[in-house]
Amino acid sequence: MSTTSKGEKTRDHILKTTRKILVVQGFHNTSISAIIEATGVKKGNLYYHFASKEDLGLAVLEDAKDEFFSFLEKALAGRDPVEKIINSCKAIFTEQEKNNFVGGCLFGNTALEMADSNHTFSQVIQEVFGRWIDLLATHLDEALGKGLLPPATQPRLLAKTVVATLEGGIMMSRVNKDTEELNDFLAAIAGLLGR
Amino acid sequence: MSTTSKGEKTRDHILKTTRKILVVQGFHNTSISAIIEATGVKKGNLYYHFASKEDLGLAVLEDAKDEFFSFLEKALAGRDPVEKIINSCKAIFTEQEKNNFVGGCLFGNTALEMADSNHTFSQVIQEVFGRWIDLLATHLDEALGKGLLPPATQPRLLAKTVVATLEGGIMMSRVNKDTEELNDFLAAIAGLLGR
DNA sequence: TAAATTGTACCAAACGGTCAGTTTAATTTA
DNA sequence: TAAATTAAACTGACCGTTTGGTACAATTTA
Repeated sequence: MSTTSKGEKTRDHILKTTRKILVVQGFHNTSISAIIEATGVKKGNLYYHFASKEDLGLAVLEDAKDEFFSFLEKALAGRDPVEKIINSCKAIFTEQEKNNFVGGCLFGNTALEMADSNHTFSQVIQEVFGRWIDLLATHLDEALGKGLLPPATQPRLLAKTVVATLEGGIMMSRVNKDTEELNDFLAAIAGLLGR
Repeated sequence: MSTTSKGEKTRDHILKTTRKILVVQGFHNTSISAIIEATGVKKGNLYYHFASKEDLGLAVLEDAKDEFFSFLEKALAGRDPVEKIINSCKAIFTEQEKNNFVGGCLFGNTALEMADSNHTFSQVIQEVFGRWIDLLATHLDEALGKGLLPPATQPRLLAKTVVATLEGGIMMSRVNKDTEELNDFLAAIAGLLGR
């Protein structure tokens, strides 16, 4: 007994299917006709739900953003704040492995594709990374209070470095399609956090 | 008194100008007509020098690759191998700053745009990162021999982590357009190398 | 003058997007 | 509750523009 209307279901189907294509091919390398083929939704209907290709792309990002942060909050589990962060990074890497290193991170991909050519897209990306870093920073703050980190630690800067190392790791593992090196990137992140 | 013929000059002019556009806009978001406009070279001439858009894109990558490794070798200067690596990373970050964080790293950008959709492009990217990592690994090997690193260090894995952190740092700084955080990423890399 | 180089006109295919109209589902009315 | 009405969801033919690419005559260079 779902309260989602037929239109809402279609819209969500378009979002999820388009996301799968976008993460692999990128925005500019994905045509409307490719989306139509993959979704089975006809062109007129697609433009009934989304005003433009850009509008669809942004909606995909927003949808993925919501999903990512609920994933992240679940993944931030462990005995102490530092362990929580390490586990969340591990969960993200596991996800990469599950996808056989195809696609990588939608936000990282979009960041490099759009950063200097589309302000609307890069605003969403900036928001994602900002919120992600904030979330990690609060946990680092807590860790700092518990004496788990050197007193001079600057939580937000450290959080930024963790995210950067993680995104770089996803990039490298995607290029090399190599499972083993993910452990090294994880170890590097653990090292940043003094573990 | 240069030995480069007029054609060679034109070809190089196309390569350099196209690179400037590609690093900012990406391959699929850059049209032939945009390249023609920016270079001033007419279409017929462009296709005299390059067989296709893909061929031009690959040639730009190859050209940038050569330039990057000669830049890298010069930047790998310092009193010991570890310092050399840190200085090379610093030089790369300085380059980013000089460009006001516009464009970022052509290889990283192309990696994320093409990794799973164009095998020819991703082969070149794989080669660039592979050679880069090899180069750092030989310096780490030397450092290991001189007792500058923990004996258990695995040079190639550490080299990979350094490159990953660097690329992630470029991504983050490009998203945030923030000069200050580059120092933190550099500090993180120094930390990986025990400094 | 032979080879190298350039400029112009042109092409089919693919692009994102529109729109008049049809079908389906939910409400209202009698 | 059956018919009438309205609103939402969907369809596919069509549009103008841009795309990457070609053909080839004209010009420049060695």
